[in-house]
Amino acid sequence: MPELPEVEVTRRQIEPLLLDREIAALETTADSYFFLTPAAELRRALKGRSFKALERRGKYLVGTLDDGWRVLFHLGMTGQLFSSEASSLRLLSATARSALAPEEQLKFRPDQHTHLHLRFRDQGPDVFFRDVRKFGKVLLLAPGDEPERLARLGPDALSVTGELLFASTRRRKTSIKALVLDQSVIAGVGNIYADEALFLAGVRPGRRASRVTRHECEKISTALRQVLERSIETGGSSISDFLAPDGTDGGYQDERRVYARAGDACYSCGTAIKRRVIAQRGTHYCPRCQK
DNA sequence: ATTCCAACCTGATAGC
DNA sequence: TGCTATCAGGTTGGAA
Repeated sequence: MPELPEVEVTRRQIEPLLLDREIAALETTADSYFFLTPAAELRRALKGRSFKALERRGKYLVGTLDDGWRVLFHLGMTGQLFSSEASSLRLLSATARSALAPEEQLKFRPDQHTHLHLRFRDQGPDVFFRDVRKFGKVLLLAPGDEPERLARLGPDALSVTGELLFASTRRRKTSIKALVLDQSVIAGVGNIYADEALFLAGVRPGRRASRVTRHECEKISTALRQVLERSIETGGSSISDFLAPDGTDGGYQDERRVYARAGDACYSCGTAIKRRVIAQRGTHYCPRCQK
């Protein structure tokens, strides 16, 4: 599930594949929940253009075209942005893969879940956006257009300070976990890294935000930076669907301390990790280490 | 203003 | 074996 590190890893790998390459054609699936801009409009807008920048805003990617229009991407839950050079064997499930002829297993062929397929004038590697569940999004932006969904994002999780977090916890009745997941408070944190950071900070995810101290907010913001930066270094977490654009797995799932470890022993104290639903999300914590 | 919850979508898996 | 129910979670939008 792509959160800030997975989106950043994607950005770093896809950016060089997009910049200054003239788009010969964009192929798409039919209009659906995925397309915030009608597919035909998107095809027209991209043809003949090239990208001049690809930036990350929280979990969003924003590509700027050479004519000043921009394209907003969100990977949702199962979105994958990758190159035709990817070792794409692993893009498909084992069952889907076994249905393919051996030569088809080696090279990725766009399937019904491949909503965007970019071809370039230079005939180099293609770029695909595949998303099984269509929680991902693509949106075309006219020059100067700042959509609500970007405008309401809080500061990026990599630059958040304890001070800022503390300020936004005041008088909030909700849980600290819900607050950390709120993209208008901090942009980029999702379920995995929220649990991991709260573990490192020693704070129970269900604690009422208004009862978290200034010092604990410092620890949470430090922990957030630590887990996010470390995850980017290791290529992100490949717990369910994430695959880097080059087709490789991330490495951070091997460094998880609590996420999806319910019943297993805490690495610090040996107590069994608990799982319960907090902020409408499966939440994992150590009942002994986190107060 | 804040919080909660259903809806969006599909594949994997647990249970019968 | 095969079918059905349940779960996963990012974001939005509407209800409480």
